[in-house]
Amino acid sequence: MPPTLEEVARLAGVSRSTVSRVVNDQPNVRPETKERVWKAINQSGYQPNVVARSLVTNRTQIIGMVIPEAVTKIFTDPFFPLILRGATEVCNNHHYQLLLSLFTDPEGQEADCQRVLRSGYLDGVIVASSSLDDPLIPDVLHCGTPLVSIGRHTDKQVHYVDSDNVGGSRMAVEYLIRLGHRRIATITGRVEMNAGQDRLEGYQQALLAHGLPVKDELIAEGDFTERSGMIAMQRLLPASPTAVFAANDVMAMGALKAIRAVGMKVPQDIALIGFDDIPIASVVEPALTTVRQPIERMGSMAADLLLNLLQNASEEETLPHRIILPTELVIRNSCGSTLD
Amino acid sequence: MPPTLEEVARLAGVSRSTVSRVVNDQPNVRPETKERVWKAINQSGYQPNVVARSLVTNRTQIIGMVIPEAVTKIFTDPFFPLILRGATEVCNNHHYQLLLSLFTDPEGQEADCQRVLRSGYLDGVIVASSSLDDPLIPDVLHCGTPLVSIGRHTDKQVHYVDSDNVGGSRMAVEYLIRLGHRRIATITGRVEMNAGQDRLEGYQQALLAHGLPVKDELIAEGDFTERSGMIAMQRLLPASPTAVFAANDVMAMGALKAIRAVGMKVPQDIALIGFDDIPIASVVEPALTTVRQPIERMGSMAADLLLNLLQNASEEETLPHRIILPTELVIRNSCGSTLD
DNA sequence: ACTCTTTTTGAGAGCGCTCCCATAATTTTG
DNA sequence: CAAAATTATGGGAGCGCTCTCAAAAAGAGT
Repeated sequence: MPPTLEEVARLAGVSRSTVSRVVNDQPNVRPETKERVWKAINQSGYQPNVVARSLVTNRTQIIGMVIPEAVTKIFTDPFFPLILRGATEVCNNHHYQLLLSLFTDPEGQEADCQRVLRSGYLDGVIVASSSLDDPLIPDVLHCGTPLVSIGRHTDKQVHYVDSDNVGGSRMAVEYLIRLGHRRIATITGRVEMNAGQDRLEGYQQALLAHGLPVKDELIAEGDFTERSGMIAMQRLLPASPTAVFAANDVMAMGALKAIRAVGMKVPQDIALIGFDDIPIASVVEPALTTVRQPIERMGSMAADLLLNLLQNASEEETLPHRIILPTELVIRNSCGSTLD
Repeated sequence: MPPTLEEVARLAGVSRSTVSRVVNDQPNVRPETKERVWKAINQSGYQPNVVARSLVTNRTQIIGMVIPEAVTKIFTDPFFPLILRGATEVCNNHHYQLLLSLFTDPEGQEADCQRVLRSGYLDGVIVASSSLDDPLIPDVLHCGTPLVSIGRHTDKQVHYVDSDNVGGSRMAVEYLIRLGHRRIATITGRVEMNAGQDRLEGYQQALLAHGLPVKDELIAEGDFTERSGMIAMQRLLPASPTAVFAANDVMAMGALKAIRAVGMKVPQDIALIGFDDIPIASVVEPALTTVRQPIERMGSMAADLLLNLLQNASEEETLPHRIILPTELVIRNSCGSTLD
């Protein structure tokens, strides 16, 4: 049984209240008293019971990271661990804890999420939102729990952090155009997911801006998995594109397989460009040209933003914060010679 | 302000205690009373405040997942997300929550860990232990918090789940021997980590069992990162091995790079085998022969074991459970022709 | 009907903490 | 040096719940 405030108080010959003041670093404690109390604290190995504290303060110092089922699926790419790493870093620095709510099953995910939210354990929530109309988000809002979404969201009141998916894709496709390609295909992500949608949008913008037609036969939908990339590429091949923009690196890998399967070569026969810059992108042969997004920073900024929100919860009606982080083109070998 | 027990009680015209009994599904409540109470609960949208409950029951229904700094480093491989997925699955099913303690910084990780442990928020802890002498483990034990380690540990009282690293490596190297290789090199993981140590052990056992010498020039130490794999391979090349066993797939990728850099080919000039069977292993060219370990199951078994421990905490002195999960050889193309 | 048992219900204490307010100690001031 | 202002300390209430125990209600047995 760990020591309580009361016990420390007895040990130091003061009252519970005084010990509490010392522990919470409040003013109006005589230096010598403070010292005596600290000695008692160290001697007894006292550690505040955060549960009891939470009951009265109504703050747990825990924030939730909600990962919907759809995201869990694309789990094996490093997106998710990097988000977590960014977020935990910030939490550690602020003495907050991160509670992970991973859903692997679309059934019951809303109920489970509600349970966690309303249980009172969470001061706030980060949702690694996937789809624009993710039902989890209105749920969270409805509970009144402060919320930050990773990935933009249509709801006007949602604070979010996202990377510049449209700009990044546009940059990628414009690069292909500058290399002289005219028949540029794309493998999209799931279009219900905002990243899927936005990356398609960027592709279209780039073509339009350069007077190129947007043709259906050059657009194939994937779902961010490698297998879907391969299948999409197979559908694309009859349209004989000279370049392909895949909405993520994992699908680009799949596309590569499909291209090779018909005896064609990257970049000689088809140029290939991905999105994300996952670690394998640089290892694979040919090394993949891709668009890098600052995933870890998205995690840390989301946590930062949420913690800020919690701090100033009562201050005033703060406007929703929308943070869009820039992306960066990483040129390797999968598109052939660089421009020079 | 969410409704409290008392409010529901008033609404249902019964006492707090009765509502509590209904909520916790305790016996000795008249069916009609129960019904009336449920109606009040639903009407008011009552949800128990778990913090208050925890204060009295001394149980939070939260378990911690502690990931030491050393593991965070090798973060981009899917080991970690899969462990988490396995553990959360079990937690979800048992209405437990998972608190993630990720450490990115060796400084202060012990202090932080202590803080979390002793704060009273955790019913138990899973440590994704890396090194055999991980200081975090004795710390946790010392706090009296129920503990399960992922990765074996020397301390006699530690419950753990691990995969059969020795057996798996041995299987890999024996496979190379059967293919006719005699100069088999290895790229080890960090030898302070038990996986690093055990995989080296398996390598040595296989050689010895087949009367082959264990030569220092054929052993290069890596740290599980791709870069270290590349560097280790460069050191190994002068010893002209005909086959290389890398202690994980990521380092095998690095080794592949180094081999190609000097104009040699896998598997023609050098056979290459990895460990883990991460998703890229099957995508890369040539597809990597490797040893598969059931990572997700390690996570779920660890959670299962811990939850069991919590259930039977007071029952009796249970012996430490040691669970070793089997590994499996996945033969692809990086070792050349298969035996037939 | 009355007693004895069993089931159902309610009241009170208390988990360990913070916060408010009253009192005690100290310092400042006229 | 007494009175006022300030600072330091202690005691009580209460956060929302569970749990024990006693009282009330219902059922059983004669």
